[in-house]
Amino acid sequence: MRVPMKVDYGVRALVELALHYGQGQLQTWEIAARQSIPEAYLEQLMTTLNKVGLVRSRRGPQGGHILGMAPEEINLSMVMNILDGNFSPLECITYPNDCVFAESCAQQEIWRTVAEAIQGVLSNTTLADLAQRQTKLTAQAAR
Amino acid sequence: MRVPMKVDYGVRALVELALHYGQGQLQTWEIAARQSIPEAYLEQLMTTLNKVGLVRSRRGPQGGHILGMAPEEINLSMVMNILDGNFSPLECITYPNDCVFAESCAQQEIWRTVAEAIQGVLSNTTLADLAQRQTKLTAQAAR
DNA sequence: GACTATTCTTACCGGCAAAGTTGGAAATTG
DNA sequence: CAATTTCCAACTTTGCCGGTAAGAATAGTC
Repeated sequence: MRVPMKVDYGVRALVELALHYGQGQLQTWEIAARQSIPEAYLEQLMTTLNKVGLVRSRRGPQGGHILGMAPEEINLSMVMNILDGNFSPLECITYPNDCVFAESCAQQEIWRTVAEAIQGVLSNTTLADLAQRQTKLTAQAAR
Repeated sequence: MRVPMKVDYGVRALVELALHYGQGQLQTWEIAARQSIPEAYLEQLMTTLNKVGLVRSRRGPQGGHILGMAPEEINLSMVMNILDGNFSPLECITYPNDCVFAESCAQQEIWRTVAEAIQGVLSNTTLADLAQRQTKLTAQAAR
């Protein structure tokens, strides 16, 4: 049960933007370099993040990306939902009709609960949290 | 973030065994038929479940599988761990050394929390719970 | 002891989605 | 207009997951 790289990359990129919040644009290559994410790949992610409004992007020289809203307003559940799409752990949760046993399936509830648990954790964590923790950690590491 | 079929199959097979607990063996083909799981595939799962002790299997005529312990003692976290193997959502949780940023990575904690949340839900549900719920549901469906 | 039924073991396969690449089109700036 | 950067779409690659196949081991039965 893995978190797809997209999400990992996405979160890291967004944290990077959060750390830079209020200080202008960051360009894809910068983020990619700092987080060692394949640049071309990250580019795709950035545009989907832009399309949804989590990020605001500008092209051309001095272009780049900034957060679309305050770091406190963006939580990881959003990111997950956008970049991973199908959130639920099993087909039959999203499409109960596809399962013959749907009506009398004891497991359904559990997987649903699992999904909620995940979403719970993620929606409780904002980019602000992560950014703050990040600065602490790098400060520690520097010492 | 999907639950692999293995796990779904495994749980369903085990519930089937739980429903049959104390009434002798169940053979792979029976379980496969009732839950419409590809038989050959299920066979593999059963043997790994056997190897770990969740199931006790006997070959030869009148062979088959029974639960290795009481339904109350088997929870879904066990099943998940056995059949999914790598439980944690991201490489860097299982192998922190493989990640350059490990020491100053703000996200690690979250993915760990997510893993714990999942494990929490799963370890709170036993086969007994599921079996009981199952009988209720089928009774309802019959009406 | 031969026969049969069942699990065990191993090796293989196909498909599909995820990760990543490439090339070019659209903006934006100076 | 030239340079820079994002955007877009199509393509390639790779790994793994779900499933298949076939034979070996084991356990009962007559």
